[in-house]
Amino acid sequence: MTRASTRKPGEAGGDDQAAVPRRLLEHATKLFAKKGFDRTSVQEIVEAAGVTKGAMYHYFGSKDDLLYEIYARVLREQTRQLESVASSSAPLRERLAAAASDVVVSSIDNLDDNTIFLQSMHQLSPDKQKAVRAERRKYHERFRGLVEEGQESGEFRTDKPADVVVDFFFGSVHHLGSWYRRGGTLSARQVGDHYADLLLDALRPPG
Amino acid sequence: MTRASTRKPGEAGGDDQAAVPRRLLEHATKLFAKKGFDRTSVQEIVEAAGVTKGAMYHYFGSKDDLLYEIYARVLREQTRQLESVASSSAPLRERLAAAASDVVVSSIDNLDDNTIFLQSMHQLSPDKQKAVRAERRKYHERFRGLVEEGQESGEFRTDKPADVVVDFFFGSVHHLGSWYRRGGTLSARQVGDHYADLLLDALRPPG
Amino acid sequence: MTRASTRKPGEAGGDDQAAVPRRLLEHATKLFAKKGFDRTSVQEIVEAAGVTKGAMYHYFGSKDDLLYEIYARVLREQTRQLESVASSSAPLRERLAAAASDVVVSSIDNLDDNTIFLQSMHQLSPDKQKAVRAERRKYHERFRGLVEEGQESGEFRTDKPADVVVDFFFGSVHHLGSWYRRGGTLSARQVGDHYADLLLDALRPPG
Amino acid sequence: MTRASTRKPGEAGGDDQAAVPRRLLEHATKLFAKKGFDRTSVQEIVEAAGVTKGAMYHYFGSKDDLLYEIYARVLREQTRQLESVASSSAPLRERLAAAASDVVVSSIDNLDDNTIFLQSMHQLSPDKQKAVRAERRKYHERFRGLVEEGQESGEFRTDKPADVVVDFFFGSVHHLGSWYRRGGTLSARQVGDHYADLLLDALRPPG
DNA sequence: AATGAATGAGAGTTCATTCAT
DNA sequence: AATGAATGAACTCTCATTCAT
Repeated sequence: MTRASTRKPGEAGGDDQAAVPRRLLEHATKLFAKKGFDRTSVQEIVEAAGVTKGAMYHYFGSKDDLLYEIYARVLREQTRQLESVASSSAPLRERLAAAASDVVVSSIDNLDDNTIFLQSMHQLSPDKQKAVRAERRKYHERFRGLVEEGQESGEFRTDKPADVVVDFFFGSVHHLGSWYRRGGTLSARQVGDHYADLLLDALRPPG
Repeated sequence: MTRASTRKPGEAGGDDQAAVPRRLLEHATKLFAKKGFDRTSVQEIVEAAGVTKGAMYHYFGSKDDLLYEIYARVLREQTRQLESVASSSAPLRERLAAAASDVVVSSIDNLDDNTIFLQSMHQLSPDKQKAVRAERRKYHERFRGLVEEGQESGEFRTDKPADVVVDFFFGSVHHLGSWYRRGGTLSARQVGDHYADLLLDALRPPG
Repeated sequence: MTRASTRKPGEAGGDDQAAVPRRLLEHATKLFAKKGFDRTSVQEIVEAAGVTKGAMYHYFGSKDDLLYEIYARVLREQTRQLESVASSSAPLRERLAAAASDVVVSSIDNLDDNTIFLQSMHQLSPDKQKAVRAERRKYHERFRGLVEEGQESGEFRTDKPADVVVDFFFGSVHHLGSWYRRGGTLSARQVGDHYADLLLDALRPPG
Repeated sequence: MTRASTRKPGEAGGDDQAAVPRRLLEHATKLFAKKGFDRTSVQEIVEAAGVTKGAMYHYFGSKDDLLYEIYARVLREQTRQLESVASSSAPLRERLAAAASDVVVSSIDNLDDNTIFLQSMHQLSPDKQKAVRAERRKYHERFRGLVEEGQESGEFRTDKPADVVVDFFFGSVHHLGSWYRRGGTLSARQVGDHYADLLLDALRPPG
């Protein structure tokens, strides 16, 4: 549906020489995060990116496509990261802590994407929403697998359903954008470690 | 065409005899939750409520106002509830557990309002956003007060800043709408108790 | 069509006790002059006058009526004034000079009415426009009579049609509102005398 | 539905092939003059011009802009004309007479623009009003310069402030639209010459 | 005499998208 | 690969007026 990937732009260029599709995605991300998807016009996006509407419609089938691409990119990256951490040979608690902390750090590093995720998903067309949800479910399931692993081994409490715990945790993660401010007292990693601790300690078998 | 005027406003009836402003708020809430604020037209709202546009603008200054009223109503109710629980004479842990469980239950009971809160606040006018944020901050502070009380008494861990814990928890609460489905295996109260347990156990002093 | 005159309010009262119709006309005049007829809503008028819409529609059949009443009042007064000056026993030149100077002074005294006249007449309904035009034509004709009297007696030049001269002069008068500012260097009477001089001197037989 | 795109824009044709912006201005001018700015809807304008609303907003930022463009065009032309006459080498009285007569003729030739000027300027946005006023002031000042030149040389009376004389005269000019009818007994040039005579004779030193 | 809720038509403007070039 | 004129539908909001009370 999108023709964005028919031409790999290479890594060349500072900013205005960057490939047009990439520039469009970048500026669209910023604008969607700042004003919301519906409040951002295609005109604003192409102006910010320094191209014309025609160019945009050459690369993307619709405004929707732009949003979808942003989602897809984030999901791909987070899934990749989780997979790499979860399948390492470290002890379970360390793997879960790393996964939790990492997703916090990457969410903070890409606060814009995070904000968009939160606010704009329901503005996608139903088809695309379904695709995104499916991808996200896979991510959640992988994460939940770690929790269940610990429950089976007896390291984690078993009186809380694993999926409740996972939803509990990802709610917190998705909301980082509504309170975390860069330049505050806490670094992304510090927040990540706090969140990981809270998760792991909440999972300790009850006293 | 509208049956609004056949009854004295202010006095509730079944549905279509209910006061016009109330009917408007009801239907606006449903629609905003389902389609998002921007995707819901005033036309749709007034049609659903069975009144004319003019009537709506007679009671509400703008579409924005409708959203704002929805927020204000929810905030008022939640603040009232928290205040009542937090100031009881029960032991701290019980008060915090009740507050946490209650906010989950009430969020589930009003999933629509919750969803709107999450998705549409940034679409309010700056003034109104400020007002809402101020009210919400007060709510958070009251809740945080409970956490700090426990940290001072030694019941709760002190290695996690109270506001991080509060944001952690309310992220989870705000996200209920994205996964909780009525008629599933868990009742609202069960989720509330799980969440309260997770919070309280995460607050136990570390091993 | 208007019911304004069915009850004579008497001269009693400062402002808020003044009769409702009079208060409405006063504030309508100010607002029409400031913002134009179309840009002034009935709501604004009644708010300024401190009454409700229902009250306004009780006294005036429509917004149009309000404007018409303003016109009628001005026209009546100006016609009265001209008649009184024109029919005096003074020499013709003095009578014309007085008429010219007086209409300038009264136009300046009621700059608002003047402005409205200029800008809003074409916004009246056709019927009322016709009525106003007829009244104004009568006024012009009386004034033109003075010019013709002088032309017949040989005091004034005859190479300029009297009606061209009259239109020439009243154009100037109607435009006072676009440049005259109270508190400037010239009093209303000074401007009136300048205008009268210019008119009379323009009428001198050519050298 | 529209035939606008069958021709290259910018190149004039008969009427419906003329460039879209020009067609819009033409029809807007007629309608504004006939019904007033506020009483003319964008819908009417685009229908008269045979284009769609979207097309209009492609070329003009707002309805206001349309009005502003009409003003700007008139002002530009009148300023150009005045400049050309005023700076010729003819004797002062001839230059002033020509300027006065010309502005009358051009006002009659463009009675619509003139009417609009008179009635609708105060409906422009404040910014644009300021721009128009500034331009008009320049025009008036140039004209006043001619009067002052004659006062200094002793050709004209000095007992009347030059700006009062100029405002007196332009009031008359702006009002042409309220009485002049094409096809009447007087040609535009005849009126122009009458007005110029009246102005110049009014300026003769008093007897 | 006066209220104010309600109407309903229409206002100006925005915008994603298309298409000839 | 890219332009930008043009579309057409939808949008929020305003307003003079009516009418039951």
